[in-house]
Amino acid sequence: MKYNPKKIEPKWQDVWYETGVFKAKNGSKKKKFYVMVEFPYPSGDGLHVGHCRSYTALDIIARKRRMQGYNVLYPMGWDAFGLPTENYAIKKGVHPSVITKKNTETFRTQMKSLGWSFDWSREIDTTDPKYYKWTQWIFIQLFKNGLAYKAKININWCPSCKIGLANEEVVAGNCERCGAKVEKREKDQWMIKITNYADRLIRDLDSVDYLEKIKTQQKDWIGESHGAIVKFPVEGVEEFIEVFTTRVDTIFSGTFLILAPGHNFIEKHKGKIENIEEVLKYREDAKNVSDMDRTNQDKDVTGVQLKGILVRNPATNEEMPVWVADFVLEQYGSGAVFADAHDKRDFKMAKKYGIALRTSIKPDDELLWQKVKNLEECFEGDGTLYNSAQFDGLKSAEARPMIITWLSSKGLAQPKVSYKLRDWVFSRQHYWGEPIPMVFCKKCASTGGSAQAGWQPVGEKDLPVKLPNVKKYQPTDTGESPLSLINKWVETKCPKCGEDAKRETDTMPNWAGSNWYYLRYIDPKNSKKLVDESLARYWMPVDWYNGGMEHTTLHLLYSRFIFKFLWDIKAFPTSIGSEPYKKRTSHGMVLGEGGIKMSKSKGNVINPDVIVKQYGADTLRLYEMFMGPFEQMIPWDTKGVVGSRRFLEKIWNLSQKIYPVIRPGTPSNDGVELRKLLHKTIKKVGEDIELMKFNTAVSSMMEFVNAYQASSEGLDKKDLSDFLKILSPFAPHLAEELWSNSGQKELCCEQKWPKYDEKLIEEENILLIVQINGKVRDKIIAKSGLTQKEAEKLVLKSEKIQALIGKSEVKKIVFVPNKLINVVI
RNA sequence: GCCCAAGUGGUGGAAUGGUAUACACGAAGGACUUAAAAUCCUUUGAGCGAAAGUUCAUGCGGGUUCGACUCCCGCCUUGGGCACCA
Repeated sequence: MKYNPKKIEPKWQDVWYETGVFKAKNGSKKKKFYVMVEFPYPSGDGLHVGHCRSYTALDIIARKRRMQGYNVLYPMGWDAFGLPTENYAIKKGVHPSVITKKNTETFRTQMKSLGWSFDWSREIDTTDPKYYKWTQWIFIQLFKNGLAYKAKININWCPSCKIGLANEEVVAGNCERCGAKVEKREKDQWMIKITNYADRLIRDLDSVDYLEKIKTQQKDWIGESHGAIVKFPVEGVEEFIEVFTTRVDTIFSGTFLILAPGHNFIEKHKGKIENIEEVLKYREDAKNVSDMDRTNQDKDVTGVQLKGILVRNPATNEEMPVWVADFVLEQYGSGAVFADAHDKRDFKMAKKYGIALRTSIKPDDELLWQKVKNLEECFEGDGTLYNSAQFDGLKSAEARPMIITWLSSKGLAQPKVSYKLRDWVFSRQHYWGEPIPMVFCKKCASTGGSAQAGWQPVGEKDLPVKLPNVKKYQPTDTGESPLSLINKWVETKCPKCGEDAKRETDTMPNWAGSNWYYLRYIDPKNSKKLVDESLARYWMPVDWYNGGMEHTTLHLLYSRFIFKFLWDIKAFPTSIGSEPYKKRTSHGMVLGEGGIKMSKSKGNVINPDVIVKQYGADTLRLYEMFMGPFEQMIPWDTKGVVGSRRFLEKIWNLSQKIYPVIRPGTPSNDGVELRKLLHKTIKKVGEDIELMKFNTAVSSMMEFVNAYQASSEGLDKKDLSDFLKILSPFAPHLAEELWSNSGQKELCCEQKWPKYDEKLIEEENILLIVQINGKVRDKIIAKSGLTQKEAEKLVLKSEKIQALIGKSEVKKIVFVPNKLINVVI
């Protein structure tokens, strides 16, 4: 019989999914293991070969853990709210939920055809009202705890998509989705105070097992810096301008002050600024320049002086002029900086506009200092203070805390930690998202007094606030959500006072649903609670979470934040800790042939269905594991796929070559060697899976099969079944078929992971490498464990080596046990 | 500009201080076949050599070491991230 994956693969998939072997069991006495992959956005394009890579990798881990006796939860679901579906709906006039249903069906069928061991009974869908009820519930908790607030702010506005974008969604000043140039626009937006958690989001990284580069990226994104707020008194007014600085050691060289164009000092003191028209014009121009362009180093520095305004340097008590410049950002620090010769932008600006400059830091390099002193070059590093009164002679690092203490004793400074991270814009003016469950009541607003007054959360018993049906899905021209056009839905009663009120018509961003989905898999059908306490206690945290590097600063950070918030409000037992993921790894992208990104426009997209149809799911799984290191980007190579298929066929054909009984008597040398190799392979495959070195795990199995093929003997039944067990996470269908063919009644995927025999792995003989001056000159077979003396004897006896040494003097002999001997002459 | 990865045959890659090029693809030759496909066998980093051998080669230049793809210093290139964060 020929290997025919088309026949055997669907057969075993039916067996697995019908018998429910992959179902995670609640209330089990076994140790749990929760493995998770990022759930996909079910796009109309179907499954990508990139999904296949990471889903197979974690499937291998899930399958291995089951075989190791764990109660494994490996779930799957759909992150189905989002713009592509909405855009398709706009174009074709089909309801997004219809498209979503169709797409998820395609995805599910494709996924089942790959034999991934997901527990399909726990499937979730973020667009299901039963699911988003709880996404809305979380929003209400954020609101009640003061972490959700409405604010009129300058937001990033995409004129093409007609939505506000989070800072994180703006790529190089353009909209992440459509590429249009992002503008600034003032809008009332729901904001989430993720910044309250900045410190914990950094600190708690120490307690989790994430790849180092993931930790680094998150830390950089949050961008913690330690410094001080320094107060600059304004002449003629009882007021200060506050400046955040990390370089308080340079305070004595501060000769002018720069404000961000949007700094509220300007608005407040309009009357005092002599050239206010010019300043306001500058502010208007700055509004439509992206932060990235504003802070671009190659760009020419621009600025305008606030004529009529002077401040005093709190250290030197000298007068300083005040300027505005767009490279100073409103949102960072206090939106103001003091300027001196120790910052390149300040330096450039002072030279351009003829503002006085002074230096106060001496670099160690004498030559450089000459230039710095003469204001020919800007020095930004740490050095030794001069021109700094009582602090002269101190190093920058020791001076900083002393200067802060000195200034704060005068009430002019205080230490401060600042973050790059900004609050999260949570409103979207779109249809296909979770409605924000808030109601605005005029009556409550008039009596409330506070800025948030009038906003009332929908009562929890009235959740979910379901998306109403609309005829048109596109956002309105005014930028409001299409929901705003449905008067019947918008008009409601205030949950607090019962008067006429209006619903919030904005929806949530697509990360809202993925913030907490790991909790829902645990208890997907609970209509009373977010998650059952005892189930959460058993299953959380996620033991191993894999996803793309591109989600490190978005989804991964947001979901850690939301979990910490839920922990704080005790939405689940706090004993499970405040980090949702114990371990986080990431996969490399699968590129198109030739190393370019796969895309429809380039026509280089590989459809996994085609590969499954032509070669089989096991071949696709195996190939994607074999193609290269898991965390590395890798180009697809269709020609390479046949290698994996050939390997599986070899196994199929060789499985006929079994000894029906345990080898009688002493097996031949050949047989012993083969068994030794098998045990080495068991060891290697097991270890490589843990390290995600799937490529070398596959190649070691290939080596074993090659040796098996070359051997004159067969394997006995025990050895064959051990091999099938280690193969089964990679090629589960083939393993299952051969397992059953060999007369086994149970399923291969339910077997115990095999143990290797230490004794069989120990070598009796080793290959001793003989070097002279570090160059390989000979290889001798020797007894394992031989001593240096024995080795020396052996080597010096060798004619070949003797000839090479000749009359030279042996200076030294380096010996590495069981490996190498190096004669230095 | 800053930060982080990576650079090895024709190609994907292996080796993390000790035999550089495992495994796989591709290519060439052969066996089987009327023929082709499939399969199997052999060869396959480059140079010199009839062979035994031997020299060179892991982006480039130095260094440490008995010994370096691996560690250190300086550069180049590619990919990713960030945007002068005061």
